[in-house]
Amino acid sequence: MRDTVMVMTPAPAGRRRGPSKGDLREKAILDTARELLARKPLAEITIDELAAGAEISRSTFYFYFDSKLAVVVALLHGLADELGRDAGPWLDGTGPDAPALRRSLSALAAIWRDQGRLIAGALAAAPGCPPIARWRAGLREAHVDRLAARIARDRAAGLAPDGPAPRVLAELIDDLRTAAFAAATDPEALVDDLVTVELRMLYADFPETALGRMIGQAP
Amino acid sequence: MRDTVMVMTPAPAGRRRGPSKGDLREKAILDTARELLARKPLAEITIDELAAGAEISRSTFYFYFDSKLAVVVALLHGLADELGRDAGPWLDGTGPDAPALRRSLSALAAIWRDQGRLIAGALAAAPGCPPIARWRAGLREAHVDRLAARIARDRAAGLAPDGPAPRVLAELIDDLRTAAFAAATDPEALVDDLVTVELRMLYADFPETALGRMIGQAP
DNA sequence: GCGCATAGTCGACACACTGTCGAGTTTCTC
DNA sequence: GAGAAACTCGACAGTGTGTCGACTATGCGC
Repeated sequence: MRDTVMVMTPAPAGRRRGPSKGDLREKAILDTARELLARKPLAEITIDELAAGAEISRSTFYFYFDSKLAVVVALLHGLADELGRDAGPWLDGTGPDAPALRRSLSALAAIWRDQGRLIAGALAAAPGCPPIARWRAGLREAHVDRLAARIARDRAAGLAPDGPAPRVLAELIDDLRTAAFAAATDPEALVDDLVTVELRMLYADFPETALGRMIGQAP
Repeated sequence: MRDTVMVMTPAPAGRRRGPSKGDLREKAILDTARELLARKPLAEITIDELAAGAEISRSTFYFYFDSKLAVVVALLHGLADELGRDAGPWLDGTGPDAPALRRSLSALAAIWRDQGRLIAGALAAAPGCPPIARWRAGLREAHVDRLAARIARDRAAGLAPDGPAPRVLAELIDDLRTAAFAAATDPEALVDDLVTVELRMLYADFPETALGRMIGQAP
């Protein structure tokens, strides 16, 4: 695969050199992939199509990328930042701050709306494609870490009730988001309900005693 | 594909006829599939292996099944009943009946423990394989329908607070279960936490007023 | 201008897996 | 034991993948 790392071009002092023919081709492949992903799932996209879209032969495709999944990985790289953005205020905050959570989820929903196929395709390919699995794991861990820390903080401050270990609860919330957005036709329509549900999961005041009494009952 | 429907054999009055050679072969293929799925994901299993496991040639495989996915569908059929079993008392019950919910989730977790690869493979193949998609949709809908009805019932009886539309909430819970079990290494270790979380999602006593006050605050 | 390295391009090939066909063999049934 | 149905297989065609070696284009030092 062609080096994706942008090697510092010698920069001949004077004129700025435009992108090389190869850079253009690479971009064309990426654009084609994005465009195709908007229309059909990753599994149905073939290297032939990618090559055709970039107006090169199939074998030339391999000059730029190792495989179809390598293209996905490249596409994914640009997405990692986006996915984390706007989550800061919520994750670094304290207590049931619904507006912050809502903003965080809205941003996430917008990304799912625009790039759902890409993400879904990536998730489906993850088992069996280590780079994608790593990408997913890294993203998930980053979110879970911060959310778990937030939960621990809230509990220590008496703002949130006890319950599942912070990490486990954070994982459940992360899973819920992914599954819900992946299944939704209109991710953005889900935001408000997701806010409610996540707040319940985190802050539900479900008295131990009452719960204990209820558990005692037979159905 | 060989007729899977058990045609009533003419039953020659006298002796009971044992399974035909073909029945045995079919079972051998199914068994091989189950066995391979315990070791690696569906995508890595090839028809050659399935055929070899059943000690037939690859082309003979096609006498029994249309494709690898057809085998999965057959395997899935046996699973549908299991997946619904033990959920009755919870789904038909009323109020935060934790023990019933726990039993329902325990049974589900056991299935995921034993057949996780099969289910995960099926879910991954669902987009792009209508029969599997239908299977999944049917199962999901059955669960969502009953759970949504339960939610509506509880709300009408004043046992559960308002919140997302019953159907949406039910979908979120279904999504959460699937995602959580799919991601877990040990599904059964998750049961207790899932009970807590689902009860919170359904019955969280998160006072409107208190929530309202909190929403008012800036982070 | 020439020579040469590097970038870019492609057709042809080898391979893996899928699914079909027709011809063969076995097994039931009358 | 004849004929139908069940079963089996090798050979083939199709599709998608990835590699190779030869060929052309481009930039650069001289």
